[in-house]
Amino acid sequence: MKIRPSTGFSSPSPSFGQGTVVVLMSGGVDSSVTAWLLQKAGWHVVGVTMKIPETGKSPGGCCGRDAASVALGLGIPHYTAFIEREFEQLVIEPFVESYLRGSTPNPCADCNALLKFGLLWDELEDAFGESFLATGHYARIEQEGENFFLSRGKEPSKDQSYFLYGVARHRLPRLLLPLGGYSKEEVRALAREAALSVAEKSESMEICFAGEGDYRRLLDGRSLPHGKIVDEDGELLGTHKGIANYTVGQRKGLGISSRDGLHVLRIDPGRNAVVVGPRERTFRRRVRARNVNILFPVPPEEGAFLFGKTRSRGEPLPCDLLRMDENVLEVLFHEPQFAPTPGQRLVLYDAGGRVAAGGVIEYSEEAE
RNA sequence: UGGGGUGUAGCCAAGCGGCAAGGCAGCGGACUUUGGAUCCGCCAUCGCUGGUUCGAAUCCAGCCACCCCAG
Repeated sequence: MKIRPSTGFSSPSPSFGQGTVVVLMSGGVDSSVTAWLLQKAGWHVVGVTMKIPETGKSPGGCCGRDAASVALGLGIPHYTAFIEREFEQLVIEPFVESYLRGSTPNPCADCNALLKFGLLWDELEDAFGESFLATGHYARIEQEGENFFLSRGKEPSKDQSYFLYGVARHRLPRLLLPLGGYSKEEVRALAREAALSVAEKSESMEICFAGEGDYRRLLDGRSLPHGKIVDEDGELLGTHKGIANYTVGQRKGLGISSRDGLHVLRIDPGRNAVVVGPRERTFRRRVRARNVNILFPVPPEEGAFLFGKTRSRGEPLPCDLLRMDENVLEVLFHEPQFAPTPGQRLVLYDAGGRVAAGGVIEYSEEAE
């Protein structure tokens, strides 16, 4: 990984020094407003944009250019972090592997945990010394005594804490998320107030590295053997186009007509089969996750009443903690959850919306 | 080639003389810093050919196709 001043910017400073915050700028509205807000608050702001691999039709360099021009407008230094290789290894490869294994990856969560707030932050500190890091995520950092917490953004529908659960706890004191207290509308208004060139830019969505087409293109070249689509009794219902094209809970694209519609209940990589059934059969109460990251200074005890999410959308819902340690996170939801999906994340919150811990879902069952 | 039955969109399926329900699948849009979900919208002139009728998917005739029973 190399971090260099972006074209048109002066040579690197030897160190950032006190009062410096590095803002990860994507070139979008949110991170641009983030930089502006922090600058207004008196921080010495340095912009950094990650250069990720260009796949397919992804708009080459457009975002880096936007970010640089915003930085120029704000009069702040701007650097480009060339992380193509790291991104490939830490995000794209696991992404592909996950699909091939029959699970559903969450590249954004990986990118945050492993790259932005992992490798990149390490690298920044190596190069420029300890500094604060900020992003335009809709989530908040709360301080209570000497403890820091990651918590939900003010606007529930925009909250992105789900994607951030993987940040190492020791990073929280130096992480700044200034947008967490604003609504999307307010941020948009701030962008106009600041006369940012990207103020009217539309929301980005979909996988950043997949480009125009859908993610399946990234699996091109891999052999995706077709196989059977069966119901829970093993009855053959149809043919699938390779396990990697499906995800638990999926309804569209099965091509099978039935009385009420079918959803993927589970994917069986061993038999190269996709098991489908009616919607009500997708619900699960007990969910177990691995690769746990605990954010609370003291993990809640077994039996603790928490709120969990098994997917990015939707509100955290009541559950009881069955187990939480570095290896396993397991909960029992009060109400059955729609299709908890292996590979997606289980993120737990306390009643105050603070992230207690999270992990990668590996298994779920109806109840018990 | 005797008897009986069926024939409505890719699939299932309402309708029984008055301008073709619904579901599934599919397509399109909305939502969304992952996937999926969800929501909204679109999607047939009724096997064919004649006839009866102001008017037929609905009645009649012939033909075709498929299914069942019997040979």
